[in-house]
Amino acid sequence: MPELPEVETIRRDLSAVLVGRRIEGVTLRRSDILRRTTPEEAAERLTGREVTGARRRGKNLIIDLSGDRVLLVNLGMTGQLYVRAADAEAAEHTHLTAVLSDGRRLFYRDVRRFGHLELCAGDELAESFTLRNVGVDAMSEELTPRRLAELLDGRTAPIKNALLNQSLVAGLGNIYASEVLYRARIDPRAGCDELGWARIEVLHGAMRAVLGEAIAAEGTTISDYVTGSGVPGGFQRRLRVYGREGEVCRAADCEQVIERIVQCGRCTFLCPGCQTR
DNA sequence: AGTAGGACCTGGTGGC
DNA sequence: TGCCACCAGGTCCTAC
Repeated sequence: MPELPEVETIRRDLSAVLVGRRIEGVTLRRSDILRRTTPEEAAERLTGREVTGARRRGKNLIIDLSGDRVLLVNLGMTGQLYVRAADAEAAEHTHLTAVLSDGRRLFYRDVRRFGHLELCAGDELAESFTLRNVGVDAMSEELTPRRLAELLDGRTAPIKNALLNQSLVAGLGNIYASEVLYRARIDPRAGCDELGWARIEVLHGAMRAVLGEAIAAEGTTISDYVTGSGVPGGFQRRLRVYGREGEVCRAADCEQVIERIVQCGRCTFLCPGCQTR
């Protein structure tokens, strides 16, 4: 489940090995992973280009290429993007392999195929399939507590659902939404319109803190996620509520048991003692 | 416009 | 042991 910290880790790893390298050749094994891009366009717009940068917006990777072209990557649930040595074989479910100018290989692999790739021109980013509905990045300086309050204003949906809505704040998925609300001591069922200004400020701070710590730990590996160098993250050891149903809350003065509820068809974990409406 | 729910996809798991 | 229903979840689409 690559959420913001996982994608940021992949971005940093890939930035170090990809920038300045040229893509010598591309093998596409499945074309249904492409959006608004034909297989011919994919090969033509990648081959011979130099990687000039790697950016991120929410859970999306933006790989800048020479000639004002951009490769957009959304990893969905099980997507992986990593660089291996020249002699590395493509693992099962590898949908695209790119040979780099230093001989190494970039692999795009996705077991469940919820992810996708898109190629577009640099000035088409805002209208691209991948980014057209993506809101302000959760770690961006633009996301002030005031901006967050404006985004939540007038909404009746539970705060957990709003945090998962990428068109509002981009970057949180099911794991970090639960973790952030626990840190902010807010019940995930609380309506956006029930939160006062003070709690929104706390929520904003919790979002920065949890995501920042998760980035420092190189993300959370539950099953499929690997960093850009192909190794697991470390934040799974630091999760406070996600996946801890039935276990005792880790807060010092709390003896409550973590609960699991279903919201919007997704499981949510919370501490009934620490989190309130 | 905001909200809710189904669909997509595959591997792992638990039950019988 | 084998089979199968079920679950996980990011995001798009459709319907209200």
